[in-house]
Amino acid sequence: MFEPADESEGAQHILAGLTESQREAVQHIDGPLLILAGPGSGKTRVVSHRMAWMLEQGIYASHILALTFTNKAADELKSRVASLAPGQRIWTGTFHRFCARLLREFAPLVGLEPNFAIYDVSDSRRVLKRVLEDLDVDVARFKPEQIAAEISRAKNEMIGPDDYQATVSPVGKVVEKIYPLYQRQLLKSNAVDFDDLLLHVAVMLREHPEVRAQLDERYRYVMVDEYQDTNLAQYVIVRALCQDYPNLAVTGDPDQSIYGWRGANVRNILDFEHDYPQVKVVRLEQNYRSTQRILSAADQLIRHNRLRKDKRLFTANEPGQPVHYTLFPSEQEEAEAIAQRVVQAVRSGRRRPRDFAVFYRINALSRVLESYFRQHGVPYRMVNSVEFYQRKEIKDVMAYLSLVNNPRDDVAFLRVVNEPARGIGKTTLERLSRLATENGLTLLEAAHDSNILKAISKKSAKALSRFAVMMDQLAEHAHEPVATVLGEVLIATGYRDQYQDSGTEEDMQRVVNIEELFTVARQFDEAQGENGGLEAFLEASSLVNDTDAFDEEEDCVSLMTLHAAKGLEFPVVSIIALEEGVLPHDRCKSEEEIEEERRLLFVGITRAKQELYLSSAKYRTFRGTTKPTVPSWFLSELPRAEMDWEDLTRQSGSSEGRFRGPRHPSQMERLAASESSSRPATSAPNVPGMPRLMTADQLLGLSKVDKSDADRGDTLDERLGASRGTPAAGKPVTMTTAKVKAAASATTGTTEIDPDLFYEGMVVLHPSYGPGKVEQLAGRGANRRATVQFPGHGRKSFVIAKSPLRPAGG
DNA sequence: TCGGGGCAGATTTTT
DNA sequence: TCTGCCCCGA
Repeated sequence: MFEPADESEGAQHILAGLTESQREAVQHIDGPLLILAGPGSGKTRVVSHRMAWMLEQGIYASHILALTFTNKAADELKSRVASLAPGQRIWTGTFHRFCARLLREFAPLVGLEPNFAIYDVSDSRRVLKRVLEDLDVDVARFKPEQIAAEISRAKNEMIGPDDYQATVSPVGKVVEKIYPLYQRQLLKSNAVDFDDLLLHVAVMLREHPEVRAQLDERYRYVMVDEYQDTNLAQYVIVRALCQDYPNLAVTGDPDQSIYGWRGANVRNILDFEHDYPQVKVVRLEQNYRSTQRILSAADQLIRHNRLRKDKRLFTANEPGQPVHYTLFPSEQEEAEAIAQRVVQAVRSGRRRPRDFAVFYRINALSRVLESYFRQHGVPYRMVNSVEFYQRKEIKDVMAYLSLVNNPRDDVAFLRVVNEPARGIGKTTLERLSRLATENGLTLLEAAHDSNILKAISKKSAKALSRFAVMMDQLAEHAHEPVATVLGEVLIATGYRDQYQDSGTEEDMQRVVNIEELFTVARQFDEAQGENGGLEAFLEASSLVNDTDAFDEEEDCVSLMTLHAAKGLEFPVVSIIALEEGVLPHDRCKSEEEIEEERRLLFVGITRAKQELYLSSAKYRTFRGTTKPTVPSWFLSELPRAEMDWEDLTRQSGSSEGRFRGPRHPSQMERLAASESSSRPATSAPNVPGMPRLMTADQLLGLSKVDKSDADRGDTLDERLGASRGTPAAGKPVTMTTAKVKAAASATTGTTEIDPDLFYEGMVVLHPSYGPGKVEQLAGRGANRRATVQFPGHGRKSFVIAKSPLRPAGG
């Protein structure tokens, strides 16, 4: 007779191959659980096995909710659980998707209709601009971006439009006025922005206890991945869902928190134990991904952060080859070297293109790589480059679909009303918009209203009316399959024809893209069946990005930003442009922001399994001009003794030419000198984003005096002495302001620099402590004091005038 | 009203 | 370098 598989047998297969601490995490089901998971520690494995374990214990799949930060993570979790526990379906998805789903269910509670539109960033920006125009706000003085950022911040912190209190800043004043109007406009359009998805749900849970209780009961077991990336709204939502059933498991790593700029609060994870006193904490610290040397570099780097939970990273993997750092003369050499590395490894059969990845801080840096990859015939793919859904033709067609689904969508209306051209111009739309507002109508309603049309020139009125009628007819198809609606839209509007007939290459590409959208729609119809439909399609496409389409099977080198790299791993990783102003990025001012940049590099480093190549270029072309750069400060925080450091900017032939006596400045350096001296002086020395002054030499020799240096009889002090005495040996890579330059060149060894020229964040040299960073300044002139942080020596204070401190690079 | 051309301005990361 | 915006002529 057939025996049902007994529990231990099922349990066996789920627990098999897990370590002690992994099992601990998997088997803890009731009550709060915090899994602190270092990079490459098998977190996804633990999480998916835990889900399977729960199902094995007889917990209903419908009682489990798994929230992730990205669609990619959700999909991976889904498929892993599916293979461990076939046939069981746990609701897994992103916070935003989850909230969208809840909002569809409870829309009226927050003043929406269930068919609300989800605006992406550019849509919301349009709304904001309209509101700013209506109020005659000086857009030159208050940039929409800035105001949008402030509104977003408020929403993430659950400050509603009516709760917003102007801060002292002038922007605050504007936001106080704009925010409520912006929000009203969104509601009027039956639309939400990304932040609203979270905010509305959080508020709803707070204000409707019966709904909260109902959902708490529905989702008895909640899991949150990447908890370090949650913001206040997300925190509140999670708390609300875990009151009666406090079975909350969160996983995360404070060191991988890279979304602080979006309102993520590392505190949420750091304080988790405080928020949930009964919590069980499991630390997953063993790394199964990287070599010892790669992990060591990551570990040393991240130790420089203060806002973290101390943890030890270790691995049983082999030491591996040293981590490489190369200073290239320019970004061309950098790109060429990376392309060559791929070519050679692939040609020799050691690697395939898909083994390689290149990370950079900002998308703009990918261009050179692309061109060199093309030259060498290296197949590559860019994650997140030109986003399909951001293309004009796609946005236009999607806007038509939005308007069909939600006739109140004013943004969609404005986007398509004159696309293709129907003779409805700016003045007409301004008039229509004003009349609509006055009469409390949406734009489409206004276009239907004969009284309103009377106030508009006859020709335009007729065009508007015809447009409105056309939309009515299209609306009749709203509940048909997406591909059908799309077809009807294209026929009725003639949108595709306008491009089809022109024959230019650009327009042909647009037609192709529209066809592509057709394919996507058809696939969606087929895959979703009953759960499909226009609304679901619109929601799905507004909540995906192109990272999600990232196909790991394809045999290509992957190019992506450091942010996009999170959660991935590659055998060979290159991280380029480790330069001040790029990584850490210029915009970072506070120490917290610098720490986030450091985490970003940490994330990048820990993606590498076997080989890691770091690089910077001495000259980089950005925004059309070539400028000298300063290597990233973070490089000084890496364990240089274990690494391979290479300076390719020294004279041809020798690549190991550092610290070898005087030399003639190269042409590039002379160019640099002339460029920098022609730059205007900045009055305030403490300009945010000003690169710290440091020569490549100093940087390369910066880390603690290690054995290899000592063997060469080339101590830190000697080096500093050399650079002080002979200008040629310590030539500055860059000078930021003429003023500081003057200060530096006036020096002869003792401190005769005007103490007022020191600024916070400045890199200075001390004869015994070496390079350090000015952290604090006080007083003026002869009494001016500086507190300087020296890597390896700690913090020291000086009266500048009496100290031997000098600006680095002088 | 429309579209081209010229110019200024701006550039991080993403659900 | 590239985009987005404004202005102008048709």
